[in-house]
Amino acid sequence: MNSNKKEKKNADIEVGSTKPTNFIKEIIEEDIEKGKNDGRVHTRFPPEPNGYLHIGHAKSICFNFGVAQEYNGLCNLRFDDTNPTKEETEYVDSIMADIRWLGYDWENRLYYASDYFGTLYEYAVDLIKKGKAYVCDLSADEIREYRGTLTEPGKESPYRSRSVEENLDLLERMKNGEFPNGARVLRAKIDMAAGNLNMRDPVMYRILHAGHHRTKNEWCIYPTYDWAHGQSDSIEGITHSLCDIAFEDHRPLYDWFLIQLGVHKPQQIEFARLNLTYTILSKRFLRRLVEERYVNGWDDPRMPTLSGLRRRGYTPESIRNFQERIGMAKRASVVDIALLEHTLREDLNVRANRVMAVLNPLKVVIENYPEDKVEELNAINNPEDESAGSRKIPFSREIYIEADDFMENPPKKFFRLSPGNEVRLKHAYFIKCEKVIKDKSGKVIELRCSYDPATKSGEATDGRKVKGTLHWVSAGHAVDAEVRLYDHLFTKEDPNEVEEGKDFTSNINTDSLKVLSGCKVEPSLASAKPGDRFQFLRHGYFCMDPDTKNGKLVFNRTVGLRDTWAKVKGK
RNA sequence: UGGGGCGUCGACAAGCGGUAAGUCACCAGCCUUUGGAGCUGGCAUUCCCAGGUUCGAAUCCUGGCGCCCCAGCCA
Repeated sequence: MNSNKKEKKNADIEVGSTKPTNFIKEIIEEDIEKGKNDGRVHTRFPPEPNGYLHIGHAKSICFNFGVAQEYNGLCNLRFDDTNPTKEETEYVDSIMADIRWLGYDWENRLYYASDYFGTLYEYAVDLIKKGKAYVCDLSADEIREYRGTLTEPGKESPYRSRSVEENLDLLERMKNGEFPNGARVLRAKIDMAAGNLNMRDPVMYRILHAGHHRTKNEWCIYPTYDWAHGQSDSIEGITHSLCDIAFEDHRPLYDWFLIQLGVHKPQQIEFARLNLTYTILSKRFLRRLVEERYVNGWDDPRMPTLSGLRRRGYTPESIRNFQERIGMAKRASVVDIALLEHTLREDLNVRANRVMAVLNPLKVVIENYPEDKVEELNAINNPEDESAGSRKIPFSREIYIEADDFMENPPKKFFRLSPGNEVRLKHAYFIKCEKVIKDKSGKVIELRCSYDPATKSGEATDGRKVKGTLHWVSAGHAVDAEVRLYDHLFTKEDPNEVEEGKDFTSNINTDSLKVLSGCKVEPSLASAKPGDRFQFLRHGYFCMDPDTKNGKLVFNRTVGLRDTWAKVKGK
């Protein structure tokens, strides 16, 4: 019936069709083949140091650095620091740390657009001399009016025909600080009737009497991004300028500048930015989450920032893998966050050591186990990785199990502990529930069980099988811990889908953080370090939080295990 | 009503004239000392729509339709 399809699949695998491909790599490969740029590939990641990097930026970072690696090229890190009123050194530092954490290295190629302020000024003088730029005295409001609208052409500025000499003089005096903020700007002289608004005499320089994080008070005119960006790429010899689709409309302008200047012209190629379900990725909105205290800072484990994901326990490998799998295209799309969580589990599954932690403890007394006896049982650290070895865990008469693992009146498919039922304790023995102890309100507070000494290490000598396996912790040896359970920050796939008059904050999930205290974890965890990742058996992956101090253990749930039981139960 | 871009499974995404890859999600089963992992199978007779070209079209042509972006001295 479908054998056709199957054969075809196998054939594809043999042929090696696995090489990931996308339209940008195709272009690059063609360029290499044609010998364009002498076959060089040189990209760059150009962040503005005005905020923290998030998973959307990671798409660009992974692609720019990744493509350079793949084609034996180079990738620069360049800070686009053209607006001193918004940029700070703090952000420069966090951005560099995040890129390194992701696993990329710009070696000695760290640049700043501000490195080029001098060259840019010379370029501007050149354009004025060529009659391609002029100083305009219109106010910001007037410039907007003169720009026209989407459907109507703009009008030319009355200052558009100033002489080259006057423009040169005025620009120099702008640079020398003779005019107040906003008094004049330098504009490109292109076409006020252009359908593309970016070509309607865009502003190149504005007067800003503001200190810059690097050039301090050297300048009081600053280039706009549009004027700085393309030339910065050109100066660095970038061959392929890969950027957000938002700049597609700007490409004709960048090309125009470069052609007028007669300098190296990188090829700009745009790709769609990343969107994720249940997530917001706009710097402005993320800032609001922090400033209005919906979260506890930029590195709150619920934030999609790289610092938040890191604290949550994400691995750089899982993020890189995710970026690889979502592909690279131009169409606007929203990736299911389940894919990100999948690449995370996939990575953590092979590298996280298994450990036992009881989040919601229920005491169990094993009545036929000797009072003072303690056994050191052997436990495999990671069934997916033999080299991870094993450890000893203490077992004794009194233990804690997960409250959810016991039901007095279980439904049909429940194969955990219930009165009269036998289950296996992971790495230990079979136990059977003999008696249920409740408090006056009827709540189960303790179980009395019996164990079968012949089932040590978890297997019965008589061959009888048991359906359930529970994790546990020895009551007398367990260590207390606080566990933080996270859920999506928003209740809607699209956080921006809101009623009239409301904004994304109305979709914030008020249960996105649950703090559990009094959790009981196995003693080996006492020596863990912040950042260490584990699989809490049957629960999920957890990461020790830096809030851990003075013996108070704090763990973040990075992501839960797939929970088939929850699905069965839900039906 | 100007300019730019995009439309292939629930979500991503290959495909580049030869008869719809893969991944996630989902469903079913096997296996299991994690109801984890793993394994097996299922999941687009159809590619926004309509015409046309062709022996043959998701791929080429024509005309529609839909969606996204642009009117910062932000980036």
